[in-house]
Amino acid sequence: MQNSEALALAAALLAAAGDLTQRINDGVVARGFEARPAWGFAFTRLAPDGATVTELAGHLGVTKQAASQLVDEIVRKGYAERRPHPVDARARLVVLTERGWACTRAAEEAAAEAVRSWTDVLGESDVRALCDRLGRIAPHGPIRPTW
Amino acid sequence: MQNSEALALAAALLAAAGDLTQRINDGVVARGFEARPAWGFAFTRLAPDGATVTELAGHLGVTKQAASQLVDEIVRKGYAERRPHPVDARARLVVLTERGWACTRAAEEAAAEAVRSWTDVLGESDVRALCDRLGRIAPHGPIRPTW
DNA sequence: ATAGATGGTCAAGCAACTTGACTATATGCC
DNA sequence: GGCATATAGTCAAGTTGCTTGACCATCTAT
Repeated sequence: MQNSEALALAAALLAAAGDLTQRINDGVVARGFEARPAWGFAFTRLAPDGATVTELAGHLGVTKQAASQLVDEIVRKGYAERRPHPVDARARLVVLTERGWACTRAAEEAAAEAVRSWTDVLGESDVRALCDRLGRIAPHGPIRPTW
Repeated sequence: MQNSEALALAAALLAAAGDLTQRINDGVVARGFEARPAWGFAFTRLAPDGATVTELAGHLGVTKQAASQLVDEIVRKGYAERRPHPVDARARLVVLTERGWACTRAAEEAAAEAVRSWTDVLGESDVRALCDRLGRIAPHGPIRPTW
């Protein structure tokens, strides 16, 4: 593969990622929620059993101050709440509210809708193959902002 | 495909895109250039024959003021220069300098290096397939920031 | 010739991050 | 138990990369 092709691949990947982000966000807004794309990653981390601000910061790859500000915002808007941590009095467990869960489901629906438009172009099996391969090359560390 | 799978696909796509961006940027820096990821998209647009600030703004999906600031920066750092536009005295044509071309080549090398690590995992043919499919679903409009 | 559109810049404002400083609680060691 | 150090979280201030608004110079159409 030539170098210029690799850069074209990178451009295509970023374009697809940006487009998908936009579509999911639009879909979430259309369902009556307000959300910034970064929230999706936060919600994903909070979803199972909640998380502390520091854990969230690690997951998002930002400082704990930035994570704390993000939590302030989603709490203020009713998507999550801070609870005392069961075993560590310093920490506070941030958990999704029912509204937070509803927003998460809306994001899943919006994502499914966007992916469906890919299925129309590529076919079901190719999308599955794409999914599988992306899963194998995607890193597992903290999320990094794409640009 | 279930909704939650679609969201996982989105996450994988964004993670891969973020990781690739980071690697390319690191590679460019390691080759002695300083560059922000957004520059890559700007350089791509400037490369063939130069572009005006307004064209660049359209390509990047930002205001012309933002594009102008970006041009200020890459000019100040020696990657491009502003020339009088050949047919429109209002406009100024922004073109890459030799250093700008060298940086572009460095980005291509870094991208190729990053993609090579994918080849190790997926194999050459799967990477080609990935490339092909991404090319078909990537939109052709202005680049959108991924988050 | 003139009215409106377009290319570009200057200035101010804003949002999302950062670094630095601090308090409260936990942990390890004697 | 008592103390040194590490960790969770917050407050405050600074930085950055964008935005909106205002403006001038030049082009284009009538």
